[in-house]
Amino acid sequence: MDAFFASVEALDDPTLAGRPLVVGGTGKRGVVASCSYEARRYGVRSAMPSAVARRLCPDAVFVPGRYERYAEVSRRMHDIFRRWTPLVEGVSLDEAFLDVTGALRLFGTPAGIARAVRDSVASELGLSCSVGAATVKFVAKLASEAAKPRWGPAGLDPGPGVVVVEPERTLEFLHPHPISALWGVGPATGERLARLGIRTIGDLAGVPREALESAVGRAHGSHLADLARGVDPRGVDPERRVKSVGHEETYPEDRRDREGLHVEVVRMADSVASRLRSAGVAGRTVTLKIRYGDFTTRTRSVTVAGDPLDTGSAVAAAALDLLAEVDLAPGVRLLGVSVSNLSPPAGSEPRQLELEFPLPGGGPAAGVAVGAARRRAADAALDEVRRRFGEGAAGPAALLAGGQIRTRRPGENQWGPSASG
DNA sequence: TCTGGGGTCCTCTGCCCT
DNA sequence: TCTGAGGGCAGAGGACCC
Repeated sequence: MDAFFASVEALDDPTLAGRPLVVGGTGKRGVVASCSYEARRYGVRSAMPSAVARRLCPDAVFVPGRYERYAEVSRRMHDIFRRWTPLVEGVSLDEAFLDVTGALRLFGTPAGIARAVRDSVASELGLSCSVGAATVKFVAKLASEAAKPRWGPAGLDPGPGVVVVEPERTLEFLHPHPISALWGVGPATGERLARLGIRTIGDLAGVPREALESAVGRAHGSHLADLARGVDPRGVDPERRVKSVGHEETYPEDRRDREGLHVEVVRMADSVASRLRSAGVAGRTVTLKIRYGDFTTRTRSVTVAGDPLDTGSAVAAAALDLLAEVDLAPGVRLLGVSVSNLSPPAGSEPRQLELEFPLPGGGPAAGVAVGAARRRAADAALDEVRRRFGEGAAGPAALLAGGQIRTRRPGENQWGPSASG
């Protein structure tokens, strides 16, 4: 999608159309999530600190972003894509790969399908998208970039909208691109390759695989060598499974209050556990992430034995143990809790039943089993109350403040702390 | 200029076990 | 009994993507 979040905002509020518009965190530690092409003209880019964007384009309209609304538009977009093929792999809210190999006999050429998809998105959603077609995913991605609008000397060039790279032209299309255009080449790898005199994908294709492997690591080097030759074995995967679920937040000011951070861990653990349950998974590894004021980042993780966790209290207990190990004195800029090592939750497959009541003289294990069963029942009830009465209707007692449960909706803090904190 | 939040994947290191 | 090699695994951190 072209400037997706900004385009959705302009769609919902037509007074924003044609103006420099920046969507993202509005607080002092916020970043730009998306911006209109009118804002890009001034040098505003995604991931740029909002403060910098404000300096570059003081006349821009800044809006905080509405994750749920973008997710809704994204779902409708995927519905449109599935009219051509069931093989749709969502990369993010605004990007997807479609494998139309099986649709060619029914719907015509790749270029024809690309134009039809683009027209449907425009007429049904009122949004503009760019489509790239190629025989491998990352070349299609580069082709879609080439199809996008951009600013030129004569003003905003709408771009071709659709770019098709024929198989025999793949290398000819690929090789002039800078290496930074490749998946997996960021600033660090780009710098290492530049030291070897490699600046374009064509340069990369001329380097022996072994030399690349020694420069950037075996797996990474071998992968880049393949990409530079137009080889990418990854197909379109419509059923990518999530491997971890996490929640992290940056605070407007660095924090050192252990009790306050304790409450934050409980809140994040509750949110993560709730998302695990709605995804129908549970996890055995809990990771606590701390970023200090100087941007150094520490992670601490623990893998629990036994049943995977999907209750807020169990995730919080593990994360709080980890919090107790870390030094808070330098000031905490960001705190995060995540759960990985995912599998189906306990009880979804045949297993030994848990004890539902303490045995006379039962040891600690009996108590743990009873506690786990009760926690699971309590969290199921919590999910139901929230489903019926809203996110703030119920939650752990630790989150109660002023008679209200402190919760955040998914994506509420997506692009940094809000201006109000 | 001063750096978000959701993730994935890879490498390195240390520990345990054989 | 001691020691080293090597595999498996967990934990930590870095790089990268959108």
